[in-house]
Amino acid sequence: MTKPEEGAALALRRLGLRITPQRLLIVQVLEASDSHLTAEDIFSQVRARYPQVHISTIYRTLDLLRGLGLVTETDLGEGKKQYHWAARGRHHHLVCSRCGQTLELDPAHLRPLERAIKEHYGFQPSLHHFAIFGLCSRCQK
Amino acid sequence: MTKPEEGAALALRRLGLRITPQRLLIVQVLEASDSHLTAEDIFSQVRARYPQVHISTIYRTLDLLRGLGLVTETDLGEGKKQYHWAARGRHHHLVCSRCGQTLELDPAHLRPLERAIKEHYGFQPSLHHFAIFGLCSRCQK
DNA sequence: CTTAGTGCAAAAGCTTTGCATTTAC
DNA sequence: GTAAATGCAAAGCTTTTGCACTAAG
Repeated sequence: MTKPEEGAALALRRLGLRITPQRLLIVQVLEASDSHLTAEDIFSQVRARYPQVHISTIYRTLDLLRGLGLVTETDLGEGKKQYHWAARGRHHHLVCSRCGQTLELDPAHLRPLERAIKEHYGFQPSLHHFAIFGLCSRCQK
Repeated sequence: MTKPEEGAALALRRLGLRITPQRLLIVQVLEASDSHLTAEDIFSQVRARYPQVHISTIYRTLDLLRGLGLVTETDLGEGKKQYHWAARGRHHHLVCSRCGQTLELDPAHLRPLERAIKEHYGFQPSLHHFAIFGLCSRCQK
């Protein structure tokens, strides 16, 4: 029923932010993707529809959205940060270091770890979004 | 009994690498620290004893040692990579997102997760070294 | 109108690379 | 002596910032 534009616009308006075409497009790109995007990824997708956009706007908007909790930022160490629409909730990746394939890890498997950390260290882990590296079944052979 | 110099020299020689004072010092710094070091950290410690060393040598040596599995590289997303002497084995951190304090996590707590991943996805995770963010007990209040 | 948001250019990190020189072997 | 390793300088990347202009409200 709700077009993507409307969802994004509402999300912004609800927070008292100005709705600019750049922001709408950035949010749309994030909402439309279920994988991680770099600033560069988002930039090129937005630019396809709005050529005069500048990469600094992407960074500033991502920073804003992250501050609002709408976007999560991850740095897996390849020199670029990755961004991801937070409303999609918890999700975790198994990333094969050899072929790059990624699998989704069922969050249920993290619960014992979460409980152990809470019990033993009084630490409240935030296991919302991360990646575990290793070898996928194919690459183990 | 064995001086640090000797351990480091042996490690290098065993692998057929040239033993330069720079490499010795870098290895010593890594061996001597039980926490993570940035290239800059290592650079300043090495330079204290060998002033003409250049930061590019630090990077090249770290790259070499990482390729040999002697050093692990982590990027926790603060814009700098962290290095760590691998012989020290598995270790994991609980990092408080608020105060920055870090705790060591006992690797035993990861075993159930490791097994679950192996069983359910045929994926061989490499849980040697990573960080979990969250709130320490003090910052939860 | 007002001021938040943008584009642009320039700078600021950290890290890598090309090349001549040095040095371990 | 010879190839590997270093120092230096310069470039490469991603990300950030200052500022004048534009546009959302």
